[in-house]
Amino acid sequence: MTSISKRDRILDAAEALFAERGFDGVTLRQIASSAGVDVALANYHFGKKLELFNAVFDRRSALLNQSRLEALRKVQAQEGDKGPSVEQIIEAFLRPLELTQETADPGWRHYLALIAYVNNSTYWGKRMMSKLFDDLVQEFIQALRKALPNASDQDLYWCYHNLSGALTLTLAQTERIDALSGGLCRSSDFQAAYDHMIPFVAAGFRQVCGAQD
Amino acid sequence: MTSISKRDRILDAAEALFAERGFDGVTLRQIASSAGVDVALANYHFGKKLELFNAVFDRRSALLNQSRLEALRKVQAQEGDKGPSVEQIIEAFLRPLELTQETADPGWRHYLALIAYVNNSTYWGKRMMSKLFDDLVQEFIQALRKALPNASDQDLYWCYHNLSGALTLTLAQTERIDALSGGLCRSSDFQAAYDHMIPFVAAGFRQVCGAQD
DNA sequence: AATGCCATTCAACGCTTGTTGAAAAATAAG
DNA sequence: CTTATTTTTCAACAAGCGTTGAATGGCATT
Repeated sequence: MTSISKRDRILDAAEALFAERGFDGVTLRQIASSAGVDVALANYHFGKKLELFNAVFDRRSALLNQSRLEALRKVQAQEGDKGPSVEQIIEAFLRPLELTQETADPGWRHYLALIAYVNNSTYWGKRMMSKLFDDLVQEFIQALRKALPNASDQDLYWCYHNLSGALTLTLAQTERIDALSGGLCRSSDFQAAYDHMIPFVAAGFRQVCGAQD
Repeated sequence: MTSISKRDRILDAAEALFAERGFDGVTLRQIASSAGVDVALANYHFGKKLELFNAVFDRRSALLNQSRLEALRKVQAQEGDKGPSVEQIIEAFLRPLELTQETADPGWRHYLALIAYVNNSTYWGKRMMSKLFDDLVQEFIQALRKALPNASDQDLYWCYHNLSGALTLTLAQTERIDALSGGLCRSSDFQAAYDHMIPFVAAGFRQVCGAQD
């Protein structure tokens, strides 16, 4: 049957609910109820509500950063001195996020939506995004700088901003594209999203950051 | 002195606070306090908290849609039968959002951040975005379809999704790019954002939706 | 001066919230 | 089996929530 600990069930429930309704849109009683435990148990394991939120956010971040960094290192090793292409770098940035949804566990899907929630919020973004993802992002930007030697740093950062925005809306899985396209496209189809996003973003980088080699 | 009505002060305060903390992150007492009025006055003018939220969201939507549609109609009239280019269409989609921040009134800036909040949330997006913005978006997509005659509808919608994501993160003004770039780029600089976003997105559309004419 | 009407405040309601300390149950150690 | 230790529940708290009805104020029209 269900062999996962109550502690983990709280994390799972909180993850799903925070992702859907945000920090303030969810009560500890809703989380406890969804996890099938008493409301006081969340406090026993995690302390205050904010600490539970942080625990949810931290749980999967190391694993995610690691798999993205590995993907980057792999193409870097492949391409040697000349370094990977823009497409390869963006592919390494995005594809690891896709793998996380091939499993039956919906946890990763909820977690990615939570990242979108945090990243799109000034209030939460400042508290959580930089601490956990800045190093990784700078690593990718450094790789892009090498692949686009004519780019100014300003252009590079604005282009990354566009990439980050497109990615964030994808992770949010708002189903807006499902409605707009009349069902032709589906928010849940990360593979289709990245299949389109990678050439789209790569062309954008090249256009703005002018690569003539 | 301050000649704006208390009713409008409530809308302004709610707009700023909802944009920063979301619907559930703000109390009516905070809104009333920020507006300098009694908490019961919000209820008198707008009814329930949710109706106040809707009132805030509706207030500027017609004006915004109108100015974007006018911008599209203008380039359409200019270009006649052959229709406007991808760049012109995207320009018409984005630039009206920039004008709204040239005024000293911070209201529009808060409103755009609120749109970003709603658009990035499944819960609120379904309730509010479609109703107010779908017609306009379909109009722009139709124009893009004409400018990119070889594009499949799927490709077109996914490209629009990327555009919408980049725009949404810009509207959110999270100041993440400020931190990442070490102050080189600023979230508040919509003009720089669109100067980079327009060629970026246009190149993406052309790459994915293959224009060979 | 009196009247009616809208705008605004006051005071309070019932309810839910996050949090806590003590009791109880389950598990591990001796 | 007994004793510690950890996990879980129970019961309750003070605080803050959205909302409401009645009272007050200001401002026209009569």
